[in-house]
Amino acid sequence: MAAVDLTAHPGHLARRLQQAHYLLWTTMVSEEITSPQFAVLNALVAEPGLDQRTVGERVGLDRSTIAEVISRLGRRGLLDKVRDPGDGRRFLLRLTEDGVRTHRRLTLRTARMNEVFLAPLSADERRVFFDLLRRVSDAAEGLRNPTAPHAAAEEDREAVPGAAPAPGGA
Amino acid sequence: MAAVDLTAHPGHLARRLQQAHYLLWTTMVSEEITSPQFAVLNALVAEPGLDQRTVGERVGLDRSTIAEVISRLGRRGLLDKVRDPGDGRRFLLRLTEDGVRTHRRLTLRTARMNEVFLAPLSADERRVFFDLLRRVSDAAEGLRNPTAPHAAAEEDREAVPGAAPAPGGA
DNA sequence: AAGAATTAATCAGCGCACTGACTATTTCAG
DNA sequence: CTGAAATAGTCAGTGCGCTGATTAATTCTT
Repeated sequence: MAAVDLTAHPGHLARRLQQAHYLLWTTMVSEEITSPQFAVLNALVAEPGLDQRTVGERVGLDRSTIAEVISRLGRRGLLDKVRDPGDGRRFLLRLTEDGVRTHRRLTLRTARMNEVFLAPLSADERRVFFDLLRRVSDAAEGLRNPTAPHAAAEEDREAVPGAAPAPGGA
Repeated sequence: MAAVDLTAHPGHLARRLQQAHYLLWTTMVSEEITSPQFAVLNALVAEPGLDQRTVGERVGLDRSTIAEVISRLGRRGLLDKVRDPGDGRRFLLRLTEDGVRTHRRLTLRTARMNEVFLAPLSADERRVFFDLLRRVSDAAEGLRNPTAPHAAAEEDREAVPGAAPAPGGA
């Protein structure tokens, strides 16, 4: 008893949504280049010469993950890494010709995939879909740094008021 | 040029949503037990004695992933695996007392986390949110098996008509 | 200018997620 | 009943994603 209905859990739905997207991506876009890899290519098409950390910021990946993604793209010859002459800590990233070509090719396919992915929704619903997703993500994101503009941080051990020090169980 | 706006890509938004959820989960629910692990506990509270494959089906994880999750839960002593006497291929899974207790404890926290996660949405919007997420996921899921009820499978190399054999250009 | 703090990147470690190949058991066809 | 097909689970391999510790370079403080 006491089991919960997972289909009413946003986390579960988020995971399912991503699985669904992964499925479509691998069948309709590419089996080689992943969606996060494409995001990196895209960021570098928009702003060539970015450093690793900033790319991660643009596409929403932490320092460790972005390092791996970039090393994979480098190994495939899609981008070049050169030390920033002005700041020896940084690497400046730039797509190779092959990288640019790959990005262009996948852009078409990605658009087609998005169309299929969103096919069940009307134009209005798609707008709402984007809006709700963004609002929820942004709000949670805003809760991370206890730089507390208004709330979000207050306690230290239970993370939420009224928590009660654990019912003690069985 | 030719860069795309990622914030209009459902795949990107799906990933961000999951990251946002992960963040809230680890801070508000548990750093030990993950959301997929909780889903498994929940499935076994609802239906004790399920086999591994069926649990995976219930929570939406493939055979390999569910095997790892279950082995982790087993190592933590939250569930027991016993060979099915009636079918030597299967393992029957059952929560230990500790597993049941853990599930109960996390259920409370999960509910609080969901509340925070969905806080930016009104009651109406939450219903729409769930509905849209489910419809998109279900539709993509339905496209996986080329048991082709109407479309979804037709070509073999380009996966979508009108693809044109790559613009080629530099 | 020397020492402290900050910043960019790497590395080790854990966990989710998928595919393809393999093993063991069961079921089905003949 | 025997061989083929199906099924449950494991294993190896790849990739995303996060944290905490470490290294190297830069900047800030005094």
